[in-house]
Amino acid sequence: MKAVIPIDTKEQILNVAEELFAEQGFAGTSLRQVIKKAGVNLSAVHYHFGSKEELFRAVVARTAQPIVKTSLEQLALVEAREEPPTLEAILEAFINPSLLVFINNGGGDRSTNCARLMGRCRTEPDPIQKIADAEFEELCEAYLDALQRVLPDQSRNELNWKLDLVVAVLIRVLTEAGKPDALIQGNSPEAIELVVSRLVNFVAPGMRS
Amino acid sequence: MKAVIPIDTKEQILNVAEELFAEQGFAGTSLRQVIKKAGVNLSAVHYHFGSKEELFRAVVARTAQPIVKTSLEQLALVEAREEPPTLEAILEAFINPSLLVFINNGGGDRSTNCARLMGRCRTEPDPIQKIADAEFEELCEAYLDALQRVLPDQSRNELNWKLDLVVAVLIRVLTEAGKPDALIQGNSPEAIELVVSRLVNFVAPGMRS
DNA sequence: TTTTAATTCAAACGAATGTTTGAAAAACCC
DNA sequence: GGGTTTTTCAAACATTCGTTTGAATTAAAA
Repeated sequence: MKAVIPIDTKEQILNVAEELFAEQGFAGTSLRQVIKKAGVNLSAVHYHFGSKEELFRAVVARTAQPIVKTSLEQLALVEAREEPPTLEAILEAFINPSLLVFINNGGGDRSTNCARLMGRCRTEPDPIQKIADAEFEELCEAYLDALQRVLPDQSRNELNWKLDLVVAVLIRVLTEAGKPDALIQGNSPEAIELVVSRLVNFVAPGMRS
Repeated sequence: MKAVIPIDTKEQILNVAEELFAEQGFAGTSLRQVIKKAGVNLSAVHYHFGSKEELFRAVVARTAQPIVKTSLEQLALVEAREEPPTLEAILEAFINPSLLVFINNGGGDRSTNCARLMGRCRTEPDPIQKIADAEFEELCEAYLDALQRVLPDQSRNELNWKLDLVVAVLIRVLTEAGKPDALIQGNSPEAIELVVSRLVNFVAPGMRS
């Protein structure tokens, strides 16, 4: 007898939707593509999520929330260790969780899909962009506060655009993972630790300038 | 008698398509939206461009080519002035043309649309992404060559991902122009010069690290 | 076991989509 | 002016889309 691990319908839809929204975007992905790949019925989407947009919202939330949670935890750790922490420590706490997602997904497609999804959200008009912004608002505020304590001579405004650029860099690095010439070439903890280090070294001097 | 400046159909389509592709993406923009806004007939798109994808290709090309041209010219100037040029000079030559597009468009919507379009191309699956990559290939090769002469201790691979991140940063800055907290707040030559300077200062140390 | 609630099913709806088609109009050339 | 080429027009096509609907099935509760 073949042991089948039942995955519930809702989870199946989310998994496939995440993949396709990352690959093709919101407008470029049809619900029929999603349900076909997930092997479920079209009406299940509306039953469980209500609409395509709500499905997207759910996918973004489940992508963002683990990253936000871990990033806030790591910031708290860093601040508990020394107050004020170094700029490098803060940046590392910011960058690490996304890279952890990468490791936890074995460097497979899901790893880059999270980044691709976030990258896409940042190019969409509202309401899509606002969906993603809302998920990360708390995280950004916390890190801006921390940065302001470390770099008190810089305005909030300046720290804001710089942090935004760090996000752009991070998303790009993750999206390009595994491609020829990319910074990320492997997914062992050692390789990722090196990536984090190099990224911090890339952006820290700019943050200080 | 009202003086009407005739703009030809093809140009009208390209103008509107650029705007809508930037705002909504390839998949999210329908030809009917484009022709409605351009005030032309639907078949004109197929007559002049052959297909939606070819229209997109034409829009990307006309966005990219002035930037590529100016960037190559500025690199040549910088290299004529001193050999090897400074890293800062190279980065400035890279960043300036995009900012010039901003000034030339009066900081209006078209200014951010070019950046948004490029940003979107970078999140699309092929063949869209390849369309844009092809346009910038010559430019990237030229700048990588120049960077390699200035930073000979870094591998081509490393310079490649770093330049790619500079592009990500540049696109993001232009896309966010005019928003609260954004780096770009005005479009006078002086304001833009300051932006270029600050951007160079943001990325140059990271390039060297 | 029966009733109620939750979930899935498949068909249908109205709208939208890119492409094609042949005709009409406009532009060009001799 | 007439013939040819280019451009525009509007209708049509086949397909796809997100959403809705009522029925059937499954699961949970009494």
